[in-house]
Amino acid sequence: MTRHHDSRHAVSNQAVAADCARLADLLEIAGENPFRVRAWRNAAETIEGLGERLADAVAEGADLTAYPHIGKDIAAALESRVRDGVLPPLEEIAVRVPPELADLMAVKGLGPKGIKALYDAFRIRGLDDLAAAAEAGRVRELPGFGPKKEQALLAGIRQLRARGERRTRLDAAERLAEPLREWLAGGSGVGDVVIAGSYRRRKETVGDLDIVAVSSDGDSVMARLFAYDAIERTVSHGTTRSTVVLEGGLQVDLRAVPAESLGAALVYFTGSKAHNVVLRQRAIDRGWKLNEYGLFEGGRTLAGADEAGVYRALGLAWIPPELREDQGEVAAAETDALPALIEPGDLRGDLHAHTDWSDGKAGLEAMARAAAERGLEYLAITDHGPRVRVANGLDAERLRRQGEAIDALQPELSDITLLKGCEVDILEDGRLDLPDEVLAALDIVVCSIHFHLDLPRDRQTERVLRALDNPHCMIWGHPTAREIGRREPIDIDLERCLAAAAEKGVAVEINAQPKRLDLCDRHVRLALQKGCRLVINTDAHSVANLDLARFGVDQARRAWVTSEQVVNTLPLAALRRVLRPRP
DNA sequence: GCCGTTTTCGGCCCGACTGTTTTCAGTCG
Repeated sequence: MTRHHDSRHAVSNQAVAADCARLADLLEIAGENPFRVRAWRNAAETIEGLGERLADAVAEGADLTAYPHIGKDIAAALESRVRDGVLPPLEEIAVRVPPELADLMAVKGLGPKGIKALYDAFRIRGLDDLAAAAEAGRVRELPGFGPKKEQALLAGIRQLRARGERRTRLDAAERLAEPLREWLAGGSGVGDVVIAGSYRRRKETVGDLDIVAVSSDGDSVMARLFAYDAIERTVSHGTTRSTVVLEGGLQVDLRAVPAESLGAALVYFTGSKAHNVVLRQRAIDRGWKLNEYGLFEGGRTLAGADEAGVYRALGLAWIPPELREDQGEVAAAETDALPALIEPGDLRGDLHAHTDWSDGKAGLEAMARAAAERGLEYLAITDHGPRVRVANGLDAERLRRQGEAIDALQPELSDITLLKGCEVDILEDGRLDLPDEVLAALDIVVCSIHFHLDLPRDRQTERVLRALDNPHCMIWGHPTAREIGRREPIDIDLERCLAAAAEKGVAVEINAQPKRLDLCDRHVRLALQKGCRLVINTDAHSVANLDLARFGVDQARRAWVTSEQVVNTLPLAALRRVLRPRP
């Protein structure tokens, strides 16, 4: 036995995945077997995508080889990494290859071969070394390099220093992508224009935009792209493919395809990479070839024009883009066992919304009418409780008066029912910031954490378990309190808390605010495994925010959620039976 | 180093673009 397992100091999945990815980079720079390199990269992706914590799995003695792309060797290394903090193969390669060389892989235009050449010739180990050598004009002297490459590397370094590896939030990507899509579609001779890639899979952030445009004449589509006014610079340009960077730094890859290849191109460029590998393997198994132009048997085209046709030819039902992550969707498509994913129109109500009684922008009536206009049957008014003082949270007396205001307003609203609610704060010790008898008068009680986000795991877990145990707690709001790109999720035993929520019948929120998307897709899937009911809420702080529900639905779809698993798809009467105080 | 309806060995995705070449390697997606 090694040292006592202390969950508070357990290593994060991200940290382990980063080590695996670094090892893969170093192996590649060292010129090792490329398939061994890929094995470690696959392992890194597996770990990054796990719903549960690898450290917990190891502590429980789980068999890591049950995970995809984790075999005997990698499993042993991972156990060592979790228990002793050391990934043995990484230690071994570090003797031969300076570990910091892996950082150079992030420079656009520089790969393992280039890194090795630069190190062998000039002992270049990091960004600073590389920048100095390039500025001194020494890089161009190396075989395989030249003046243009040298300038490209300097540009790559500048870009890396300016932006890092930052990804763009889905809502921000939409605001950039939709105008561009319309511009391209307005070009002469341009047919369908589809934004593929992780954007189409509705990932919470995108690294770049992959756009597929139908045209018999690639050059005219590309000309249309280069005439767009928000382009910062051109990275590459060809007849079938061009790459530009938009103002603000988002990269766009545009592919022109003939109509007969649109389906295959969409499959190919929507990805994910892992999904494509499975499809391609399936084609190979049948003696066929799948690429972005179609599905081929020798010279004969089996499919290509439409996406469903490509899947059909491979013996599969069409797979919604949100599921294309190699998480079992191909097997499900083979047996027609894909879930009927929830759709935005399935939502009948919203159970988390703020008004100008606390920190919302709009009044009760404006919110109610806006929700009705959007076709909702019910809207829960859940302003903050008193603990969130900066948001002008409501104490018991103001909450009572708000209830009277709702009662007075309701008769004037024919199309929608307002529910009296509150977003109460889960205090540091797990109590709520309003007493039980106040909560007992409400239709909907959302319990959320807003403060003390950095409690150690054990205390954070106990805190939430206690809140979930309150008989008035109906919804666990933005459970991990993360904000994308800004704030990490709280450290908590999520599995245990989700199991408790399932047992108590507390609905777990998918907060649709694009900055939150909390729970995230992986955790939603974990919640389903634990048997939780879900609720998709906008947490609206304005009328316009009521339109954000679809972002929550996107993440639910990515987690294989059907409408039956989401309580706010229920008619109001049924909802009331499901969400109510417990005895 | 992983994987298995060609299963314990022999595979492992592949096409476009760039810059360097003078027929192609490296990188990217």
